[in-house]
Amino acid sequence: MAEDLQCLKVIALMGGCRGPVFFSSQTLGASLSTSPQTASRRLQSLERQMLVTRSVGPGGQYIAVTQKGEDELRREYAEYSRVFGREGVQCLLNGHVITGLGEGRYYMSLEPYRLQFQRHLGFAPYPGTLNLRLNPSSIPHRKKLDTLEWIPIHGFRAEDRTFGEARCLPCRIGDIRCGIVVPGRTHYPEDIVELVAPVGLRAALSLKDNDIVTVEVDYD
Amino acid sequence: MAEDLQCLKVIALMGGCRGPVFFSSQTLGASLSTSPQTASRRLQSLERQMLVTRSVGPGGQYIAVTQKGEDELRREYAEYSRVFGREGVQCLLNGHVITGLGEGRYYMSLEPYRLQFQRHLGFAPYPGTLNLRLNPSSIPHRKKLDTLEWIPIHGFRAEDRTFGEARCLPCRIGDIRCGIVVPGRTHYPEDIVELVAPVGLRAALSLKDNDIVTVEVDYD
DNA sequence: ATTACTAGTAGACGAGTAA
DNA sequence: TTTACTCGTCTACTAGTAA
Repeated sequence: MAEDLQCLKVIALMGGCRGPVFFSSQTLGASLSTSPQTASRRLQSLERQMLVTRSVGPGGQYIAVTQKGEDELRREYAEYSRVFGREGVQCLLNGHVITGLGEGRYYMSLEPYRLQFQRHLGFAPYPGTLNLRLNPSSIPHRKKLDTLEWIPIHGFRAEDRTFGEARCLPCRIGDIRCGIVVPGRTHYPEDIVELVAPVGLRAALSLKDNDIVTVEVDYD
Repeated sequence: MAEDLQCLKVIALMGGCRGPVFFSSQTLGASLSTSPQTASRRLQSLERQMLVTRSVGPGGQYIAVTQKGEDELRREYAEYSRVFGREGVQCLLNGHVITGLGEGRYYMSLEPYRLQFQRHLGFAPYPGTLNLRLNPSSIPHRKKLDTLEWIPIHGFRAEDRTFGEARCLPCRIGDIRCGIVVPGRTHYPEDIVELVAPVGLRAALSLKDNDIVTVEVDYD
């Protein structure tokens, strides 16, 4: 419900995403321009939806936004970002080369995937991916990218197996055009980035494990 | 009203900020998970609030978000940005040195202003500002900065005159800590940036008019 | 197909009250 | 002071209908 989301946003503005914040229904009502009763009902509603956790004490209550609540807010933020934010995003992700599980090589060899990458990225993907572990300071930048418009890569069925969907974001390493690929809807480690490119990046850039790489995303 | 804002956002997502978009109440209702009747009433409500302009035709209507509507959405976007956006904003503004009106030098010599800059930026401002005209490609980045939390610089009265308020955003040129200063509430040219610093930037960096300067804003 | 009205209903609101 | 209940009102919804 829209009103609940507004309320959740106000709590987040008070710092509710970083830890419990203390306030009364009256205070919240003032921020929302409603009565304390309505503010109180909103908090109960948010708790029922598991968007916040509450601990009612004397003179007010401690409220913290849950992970589910934060996800909800980030979804909303991403929508606004699609309206305004796409101009002027500029990101440098720093990380070091790690050895992946070799799945990338397999998936990139499958025609249905190859064709989709070819069509949307403008190049045929090299059969293999480069895996990076991001520098911790790059993780916020990585999160920010989720608000951009990713290219959807659709799954398919073949030989009695289903191959999952994924999403892809165009980027660069120096002058080489690449794409960040994130598989499926499963939770993916936030510090890992998997890259497709028209060439074998390890060979082209003479990379070995632990070498530092900078990935550039410009979106303007 | 929260519901109206949600509706406005959906219209913006369809491209309503860039020009009129054509759709029916049913389509809109589907996006909002409401009946066509409610969607229709929402549109009437938005029109009454002058947040959109409408032109009803056969089989649907053309809707465009007005400037007032876009301002409303940007306000909301800025609030979400204050929750999430402050992590991982990284901006490089490129521009060339121009000669200002010399007002900066005067204002920076006034004690009430000087003290506020000193307190919030951590340095005493050099009496004088450096004016840059931004490269057009930097203007989107400049706009993005408006969603961050600026330091408010308060106005004051002295000698029968009022001195206006301003806002300031910490930044860097290389290793020199600076601040972007934007005066008052008046509309300021979007391609001009005025900088305060602890030193005279022209002298310190041997700058003359038309020299290229890169201003860095990191906010994490 | 639309938009926009009317009618009936369901749900949300604020006031009052108890703990 | 708080929170959270009940109660009466009123707004906002969906369904149906006309243009």
